[in-house]
Amino acid sequence: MRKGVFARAGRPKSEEKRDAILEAASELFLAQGLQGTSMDAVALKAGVSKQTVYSHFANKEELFRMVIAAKVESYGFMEAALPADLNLEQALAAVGDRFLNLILDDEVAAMFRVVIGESGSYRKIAELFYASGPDTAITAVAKLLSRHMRAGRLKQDDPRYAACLYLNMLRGHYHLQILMNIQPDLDEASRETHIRKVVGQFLLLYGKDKQ
Amino acid sequence: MRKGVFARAGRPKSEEKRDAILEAASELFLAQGLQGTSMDAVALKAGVSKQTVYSHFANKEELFRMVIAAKVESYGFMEAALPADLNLEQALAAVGDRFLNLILDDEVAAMFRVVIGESGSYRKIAELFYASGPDTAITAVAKLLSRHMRAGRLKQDDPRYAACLYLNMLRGHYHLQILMNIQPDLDEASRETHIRKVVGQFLLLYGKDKQ
DNA sequence: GTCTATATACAGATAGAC
DNA sequence: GTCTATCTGTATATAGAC
Repeated sequence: MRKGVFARAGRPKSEEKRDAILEAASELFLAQGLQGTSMDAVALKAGVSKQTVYSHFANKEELFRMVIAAKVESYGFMEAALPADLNLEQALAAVGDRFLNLILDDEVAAMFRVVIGESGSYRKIAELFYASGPDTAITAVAKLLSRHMRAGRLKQDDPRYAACLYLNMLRGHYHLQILMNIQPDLDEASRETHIRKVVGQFLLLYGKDKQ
Repeated sequence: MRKGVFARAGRPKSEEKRDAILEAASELFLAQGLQGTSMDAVALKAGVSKQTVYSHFANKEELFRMVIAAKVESYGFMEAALPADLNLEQALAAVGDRFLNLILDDEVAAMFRVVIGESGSYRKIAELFYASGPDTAITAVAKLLSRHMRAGRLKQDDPRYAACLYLNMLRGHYHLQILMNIQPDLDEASRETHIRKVVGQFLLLYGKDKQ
């Protein structure tokens, strides 16, 4: 009320330190998990005292929640529009490329690992992650497919079902591998082959002008 | 050397207590994770003293490893032979049914969660799990497909690639949901519909006598 | 608002009696 | 072989000085 435009939820504390704490916590949580990371370690890495951490975040769980929320927001990959001049096949390939880039990224994989690992104890956080992450990807692809269905280039079907199918075909066993911290056996060359093949198979199932 | 046939790896301790410890540890690890479970809790639940736990297992990590190894062995689902009188389509449906039963089982899902969650720190255990679990499933399905390829009922292709494809189509987003402790939106009816649909789609991609 | 110092609890692992 | 009792480290969270 008094501090005006710069007041933020009644917390006029150092924004810099807050960011440093979030940054440090991100790295540690992603690398060592929630329970494997101590608040001491966060404070040390952030270059502040532990009490400062607690003055910005009520407890470890809230800090964890904030880290997850901030990270998942930064992964809004499917929100970036595709180039307008792509045909269906090219659009599918572009989506596939983005999708694989995302789920095979080391940091994103670490994120999945932590969220899955803690989902037994922190169901709400997992729900938030699923809704903001995987589910929005499905929605985005479904929207793309839906447009092409209406244009008559794809068979009519539940767009979300088709989107899930397409993304799962792309995922292959590579996603499970990286979730388990196993280097996926997918080099650059076979990656492109894989995408091309999946696009072809998907069009075989849903395409209309392919025979 | 002296104790004769009943001597087991030089450990003539109470087999009952050992089993009780493994059983208790299984439940606790699966429910609360490795780091979320204390050796005190294991001892308490097993009805023995903590020292007894340590006399059977060198440390927490070894206990964890034993639990994982014992559990994953008990999930050898694809080893059970299919009825011999099934045609290709029926065999695929049967495999699909088993596979979904397995990966959507609560205990198996908890297992995946723990292994994935700890895979950052215990890479070896995750590798063991992947090799004994998911990978054997792929191998089993690949063998089935390979047989039908040789018999000319399926198009020739890398059997493992095709097996992965089939299993991933089955998995849908349901597996990720249950990994994140989200109740999969898949009731009994839509489950069967899903399997039928996937079988149909797979045969459309790989079948030879379909049009 | 941020620090140092500390309260309190509990973890993994061990010692020693029986 | 199994127990009770304990050592030692470290965790979350807080108190109080500046």
